[in-house]
Amino acid sequence: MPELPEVETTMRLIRPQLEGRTITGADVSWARTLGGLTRPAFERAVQGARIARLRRRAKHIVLELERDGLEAGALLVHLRMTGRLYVEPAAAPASPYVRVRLPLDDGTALHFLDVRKFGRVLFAREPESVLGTLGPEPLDDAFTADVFRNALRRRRRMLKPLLLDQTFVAGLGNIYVDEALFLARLHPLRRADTVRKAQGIALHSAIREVLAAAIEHQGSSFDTFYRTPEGQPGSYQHEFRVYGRTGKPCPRCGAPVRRLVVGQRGTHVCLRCQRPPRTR
DNA sequence: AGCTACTCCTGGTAGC
DNA sequence: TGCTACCAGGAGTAGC
Repeated sequence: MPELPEVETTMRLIRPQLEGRTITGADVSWARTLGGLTRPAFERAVQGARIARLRRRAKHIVLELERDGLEAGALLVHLRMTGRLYVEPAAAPASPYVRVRLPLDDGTALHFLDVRKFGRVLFAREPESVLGTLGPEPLDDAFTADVFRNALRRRRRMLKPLLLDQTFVAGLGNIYVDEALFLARLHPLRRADTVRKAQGIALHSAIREVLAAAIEHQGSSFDTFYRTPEGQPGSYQHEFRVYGRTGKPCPRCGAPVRRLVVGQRGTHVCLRCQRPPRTR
């Protein structure tokens, strides 16, 4: 499932194809992708707009739009589970799973493809109205170990659902939370406010390490799902230590990796390396 | 505040 | 072979 590294990879690869292009229309085959805006309203919002800049915020790809050199809102693309975003020649036959297609002024078209229809392509006049509630970017310089430890100390939630909460820290999903908790030797059910200083520091660096390494590998691909926009799979799935490795040996101690369900999410742990908390 | 349950979706797979 | 039942899960929401 696309998380920060997959979204970052996608954004980097399509950015050169999109910056400076003008959107010439909008074909929408699944209206709910637009998140409430009607097809005509969406088309009016994007047609004729110039894509001035691409950036990533959390798991959103942000396309900043301009008209006559003035800000004109933004497209916020969220890939959720199975979304993909890529540019192809406009004449190329589109897959039936393409939910939104935006023809561009150079004969190409931006495609948003999404088998399960969870993904969104939102137009926002003011992008901060959507992005403003998100927590810190884990790879930013401002996200220091001290900042993170102070935030942990003020929360009583279990680490797994807390780290998945995009308002606490932005960009982590099920895979990288499991990997980061394993690296830091912390159990997913551990309460945030019981994490000791050294463990908080370890978790902070584990999060950054896992995300940075995954970006270097262009993300993770499996289940025929996520591909880079060029159709190439990422390779970080070969580096997984616990995620999806139920029953296989822990790379650190050899004990079998166990699968739990925490907050309705499949969760992978080594119970020897990640000591369960006393209380539930 | 923070928990659980439910919703949205569909391809893949297990079981028969 | 062909059917059914169930699973994966990010994020939003409701209810307690």
